[in-house]
Amino acid sequence: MNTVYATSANVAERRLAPPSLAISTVIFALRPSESSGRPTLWLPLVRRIREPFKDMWALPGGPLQHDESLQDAASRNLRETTGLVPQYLEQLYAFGGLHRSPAQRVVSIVYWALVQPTEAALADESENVRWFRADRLSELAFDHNAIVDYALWRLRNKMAYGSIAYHLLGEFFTLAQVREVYEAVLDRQLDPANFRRQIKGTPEIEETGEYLQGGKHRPPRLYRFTGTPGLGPDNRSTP
Amino acid sequence: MNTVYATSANVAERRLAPPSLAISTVIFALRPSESSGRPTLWLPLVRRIREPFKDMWALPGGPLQHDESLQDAASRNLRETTGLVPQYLEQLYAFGGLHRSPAQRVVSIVYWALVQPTEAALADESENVRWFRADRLSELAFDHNAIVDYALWRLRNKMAYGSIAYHLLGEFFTLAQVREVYEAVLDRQLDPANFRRQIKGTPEIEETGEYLQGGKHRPPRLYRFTGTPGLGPDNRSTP
DNA sequence: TTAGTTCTAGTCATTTTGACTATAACTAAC
DNA sequence: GTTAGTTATAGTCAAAATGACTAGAACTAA
Repeated sequence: MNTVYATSANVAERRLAPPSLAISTVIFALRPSESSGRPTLWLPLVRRIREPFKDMWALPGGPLQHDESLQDAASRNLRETTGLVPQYLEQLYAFGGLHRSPAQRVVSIVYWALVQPTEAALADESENVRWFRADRLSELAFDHNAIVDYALWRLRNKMAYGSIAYHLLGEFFTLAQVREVYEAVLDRQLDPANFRRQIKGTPEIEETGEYLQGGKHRPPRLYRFTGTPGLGPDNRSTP
Repeated sequence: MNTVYATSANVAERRLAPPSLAISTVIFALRPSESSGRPTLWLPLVRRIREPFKDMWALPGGPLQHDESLQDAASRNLRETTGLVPQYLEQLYAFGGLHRSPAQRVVSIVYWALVQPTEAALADESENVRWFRADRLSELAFDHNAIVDYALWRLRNKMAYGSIAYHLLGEFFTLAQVREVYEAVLDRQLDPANFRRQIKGTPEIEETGEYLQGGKHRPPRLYRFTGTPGLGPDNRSTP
């Protein structure tokens, strides 16, 4: 009964049906560039196994189930397709143009996630799930190129302001690693000394007694991020 | 056929039906405070004429029609309920909690608009449409208090950064008027001299040869805003 | 032991910010 | 018509933030 639109309706009926609601997610993680080895932004895409856009790459997503919140739907879908459970997940935008999908009208509420490198390394990769460099995508299904571009724009904005870079890193990190994240996302070099002064000015960054060993030079001190994601009306700060 | 969920279905059927999609809008405009006379933020609300939340005040909104984009739906609904055609309209957030509406599950994509005082003065006001001070709202229908709070938070954020204040003013304005907007939204006093220095540093503010006459003191110069709204993936900058 | 590398602290000139002063230009009261 | 009152506007000055740069510390590799 409630699946009539999805299965048996013809095109004319679908045109009059209420728009269907889908949830998609843009997932960012850092991976070393193949060429330079420096960290760059990557994201997982899934290959479409049916029309429309069969065999093209697309953002992970699916329909909203009736017993889950938008955030939960994004989280679940993310886990099912990539195995990831990101600590940072935020609503990006609702895309509802008329011709996003050829036959039926689809409104997509898109979330974006940041995952740590250790998590990203564990992510499932298969014939139909693969990671791509965020700045070198080929043509994706639907309007997903535009969505990724918008997510990148938002990421850069947030980066210039708030303390979001740490969600792309593990629990402990060096100040040089933080700087590399900024450099990867903002795509420009930053002065190490001045950057360090900035970061050390923010109270959410805590010095640990540990040092990162194993480098070919002086071992840098490890730091820890003590702030909260805290944003949007869904993720209330949980004290 | 496609109205089965809206009209004839019983509660059990609605629980399993796909969530319905609605568009709502938070509309901000400046009006003089009744007490101090200084400009403060107001917004129009509509009285609900049916259950749920019958007779309570709510944000203007309605269902999404199948032949209009999200932005168009917000714009149309806004015009129909209040007669307003705002020049600034942006997506705020998609609210999709499970129990926002008692019977049926509703996902609301909420927009927010800024209108100029001249427009706001022309807005329809009636038994079922009335303006309220944004910071002194009583209990609204659904989760609309939380939505307004979030819109206020976003407005303050944007204000601290970008050039959004001008959309609450007319085409010509004095620097003192701009400062009053900032003071109203941020809720704190600003030094007139320093504020003027800041504003004059932004290239989007253009001096006109005109002066505002009729005050009880030295007539201030009038300025004009030459920037674009330009934000979000829907409103592409139109060169 | 030395060269090479990054980490880290610090200097210094420039720019930005916040608090404040002073003058200009108008109206209203006298 | 003079003066008091008010806001507009320009400017000063110290404090804070920023950008470019120097130099020593602490490690590895040769």
